[in-house]
Amino acid sequence: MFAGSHQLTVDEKGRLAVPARYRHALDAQCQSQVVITMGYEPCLEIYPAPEFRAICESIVQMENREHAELLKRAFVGRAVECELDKQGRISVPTLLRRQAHLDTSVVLVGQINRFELWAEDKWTAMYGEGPDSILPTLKDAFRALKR
Amino acid sequence: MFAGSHQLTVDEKGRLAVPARYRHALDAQCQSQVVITMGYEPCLEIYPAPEFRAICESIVQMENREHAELLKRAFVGRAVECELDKQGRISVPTLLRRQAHLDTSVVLVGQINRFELWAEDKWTAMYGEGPDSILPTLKDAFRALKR
DNA sequence: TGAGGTTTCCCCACGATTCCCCACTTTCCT
DNA sequence: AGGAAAGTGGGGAATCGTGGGGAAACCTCA
Repeated sequence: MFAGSHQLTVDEKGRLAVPARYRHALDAQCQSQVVITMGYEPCLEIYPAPEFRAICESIVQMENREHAELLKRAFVGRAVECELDKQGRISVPTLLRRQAHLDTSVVLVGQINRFELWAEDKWTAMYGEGPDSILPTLKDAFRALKR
Repeated sequence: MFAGSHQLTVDEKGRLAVPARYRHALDAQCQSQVVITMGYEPCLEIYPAPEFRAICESIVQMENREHAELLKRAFVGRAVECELDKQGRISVPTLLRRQAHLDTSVVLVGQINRFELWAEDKWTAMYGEGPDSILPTLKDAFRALKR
C-alpha cells in the first residue's frame, strides 16, 4: 500500500530515484517491474505491473464498448513498461514527461495501489500548503467517509 | 482507546516524545507503527497503522468517486508512515509540520481511534480556556448525545 | 556492411539528511 | 530524600538522493 508524497528531481537523463522506502515493496510485489501511463489528470500514473494487468482485465470486460475503446487507446495505448535499475531509479520516457508537463522538479504521490507523478508546481497549487480551493469539497468528502 | 491532551514540545530535529502512557498501547496495537497525515482541520492526525489502512479500504470503496479521489490525494497522499524510535519518539516530517503551522509548542489530543496534533495556540484558542465561540454548537451536540 | 552518433544502463562519489544511541535534567512516586 | 521513570538534547554513523563518467547496445545513414 503506497502513501505519502515526496519531492524529487528528474535528472538530465530523465531518471527518477524512487524513495528507498518503496523499493523493497516494489521488489516484493512485482520484481521492480512497473508500468507508467496517463489518466485524465495532468500527471503520470505508475503501477506495479500486476496491478496494471488487472486494470486491463477490467477494461476488456466493460459493458460500455465505447468507453472500453477509449480507455484502451488513451490508457493502455500510452503505457510504458519500465524496470527499476540497480540504483532504484526508473527512467521516465521523454514523451510521457512532455505530455504531463514535467520538468525537473516533481512530486511522487502514493495512491494506495499506484503512484502519481506530478509537476511540483501543479501539485502544490492543488494539494499543497494552502489548498483553500478544495477545502469545502474536502470537508464534504471527509464527512462522507466513515471512520 | 486514546483520550486526553498533553502539552508537548517538538525539538529542533522535529521529534515528538509520545507520552509514556500511550507507548504500551501503541506497541501492542501496531508495533509502534503509526501514520501521520492531515485532514481538513489545521492539525495533524496520527493513526495506528492498521487503523489507517482500514480507512484506506473505506476510501477505495466509496460510492462518490470524486470524493474518493480527493481523499486519496489529500489524505493518503500526504500521509507518512513513521515508527517510534527507541526513546518513544516520532519524528514529524518537516512538510507536515509546516502545513499544520506547528512550531515547537504543541498539544497532542487523544481522539478515540487516533491522535490529533495541534499548534498550542490554535488549540487553546478553539477549545482551551475560553471556548466561547463553540459553546452554542457544543450545547446542541451534547443534547443530541444519549448518555 | 561499417562508421558515427545517440541512447541506455551501471558504477562511483559527494553532500545532505535521517536515524540511532548515549547522556543529562527534571519530575513524580515511594 | 532517594530512586526510577520520563522528557530533552546532542553527537556520530549509516543511509539516501543526486549528479556525472564511462561502457555497451542501439539506431541511422552513408
